[in-house]
Amino acid sequence: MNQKQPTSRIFKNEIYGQLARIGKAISSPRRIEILDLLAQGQKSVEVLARETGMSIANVSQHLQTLLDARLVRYEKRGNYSYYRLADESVSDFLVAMNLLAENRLADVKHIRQEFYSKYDETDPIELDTLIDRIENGDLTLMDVRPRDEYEAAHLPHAVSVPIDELEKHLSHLPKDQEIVVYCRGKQCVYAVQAVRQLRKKGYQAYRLEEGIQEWKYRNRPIETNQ
Amino acid sequence: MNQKQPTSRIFKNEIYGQLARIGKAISSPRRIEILDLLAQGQKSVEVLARETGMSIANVSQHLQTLLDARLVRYEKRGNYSYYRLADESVSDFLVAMNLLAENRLADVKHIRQEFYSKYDETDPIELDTLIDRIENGDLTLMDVRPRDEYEAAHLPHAVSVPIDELEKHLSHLPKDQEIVVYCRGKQCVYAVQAVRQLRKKGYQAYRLEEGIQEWKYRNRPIETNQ
DNA sequence: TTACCATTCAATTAATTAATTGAATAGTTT
DNA sequence: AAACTATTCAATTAATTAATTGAATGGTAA
Repeated sequence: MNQKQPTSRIFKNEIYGQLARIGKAISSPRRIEILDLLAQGQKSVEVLARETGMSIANVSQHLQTLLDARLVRYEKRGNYSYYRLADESVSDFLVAMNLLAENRLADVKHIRQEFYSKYDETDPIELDTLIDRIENGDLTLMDVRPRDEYEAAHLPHAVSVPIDELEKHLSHLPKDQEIVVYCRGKQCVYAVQAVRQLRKKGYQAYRLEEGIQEWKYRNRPIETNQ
Repeated sequence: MNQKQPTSRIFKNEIYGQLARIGKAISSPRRIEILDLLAQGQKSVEVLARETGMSIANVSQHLQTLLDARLVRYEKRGNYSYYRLADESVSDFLVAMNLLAENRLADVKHIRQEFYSKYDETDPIELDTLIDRIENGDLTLMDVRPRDEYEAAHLPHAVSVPIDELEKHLSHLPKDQEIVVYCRGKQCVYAVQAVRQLRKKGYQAYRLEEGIQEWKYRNRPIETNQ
């Protein structure tokens, strides 16, 4: 029956239709992973494909969806399209979603715990408790993300040792102080792998669970080389 | 080709699969509307169906999806199932999504502006600027939501005049002070309708855009009659 | 016990979405 | 000009999702 809907019903349908654009954009695991990667800095389609294991065409399709939802933007330089998060509010929203998922979905905690326990990991530590010691030179804060991500933004006082260069540094690090390692955040495995390698060489190393995204979310200062 | 995936890829796929449960839950305009209603207090399936214009079976289907994503919970009392938001973090997340949508989607602002302009509305006002005047008895803060929502939680110093009872009150209100009206928030039309009716009778009435959800999100105190 | 009520379940249909594959496009290099 | 490169587009296929309809379930009232 084609009954006329009241203005308020039409208004609500339109508004909720718009809000659902955000929901649809993040209903795909693939697009959430892409967004998480972009939270660390701009990336090309090719780089996103390699990092996620998806085909280039598939990544491009997903990026079009994210563009349509206004969560990302891009600039072309030559053959390359460099994508980035549309603005900081997108990153904040991703952190909020992570917090909700951790809070509500037992599976999230379980999957993380099971994965990290394979590395015989102690619990991660929190940056707040360390900031004084880092400033005093008491310990080393190590960023093991790709260097371009470090250059884009990093935690204060962090040194950059990309995971694929760690091997070369294993004999050159100061042995007399603890090393705290971080990477892209809770969905990234670089830090846990780096801690394992460092401990194998006798260093006192620990994993920091937070990355720059969580840090920005809490309005803490970030350093950049740009 | 059935190539073995590294442990880290499996881990990421599992974690992002979990995060996508949240995204999928809110990818439907219908489910977002249901969540927004539940942010105002517990409701039965029948009430949700009436408020949203959906069939009871359809509401129930959507609620099962939200249950599966752990965003809602319910208790049965006799024939009735009373649904509510799983906890406060769900409400916070909904507010964050709203903020993001407003920030990113020009259509959201546009749809709201177009709708409210039909009511010849002035811009809404903010509670922060009013709190002193309300406490001094200078103006009246009026909650026009259904009374059970008011009882569940309301802004400090608010009086309850459900929209469908406003007609009866139109001759009894103090004429010498301004009236500030609020309802469920930015997706609700009760406040704008109430302001229109009040102005027609000569009252100085204004619409408050925020509701209890935004207020709680900013960690401001809420009153309850429960 | 029977009738009524609110809700959930199941089957169906239509619409939407995700990944793949190959073509098309636009910029760069030779 | 031709070849190469990164990316986007379009068509296809399979899977998933949303709404409807009617049956089933469990609690209450008569």
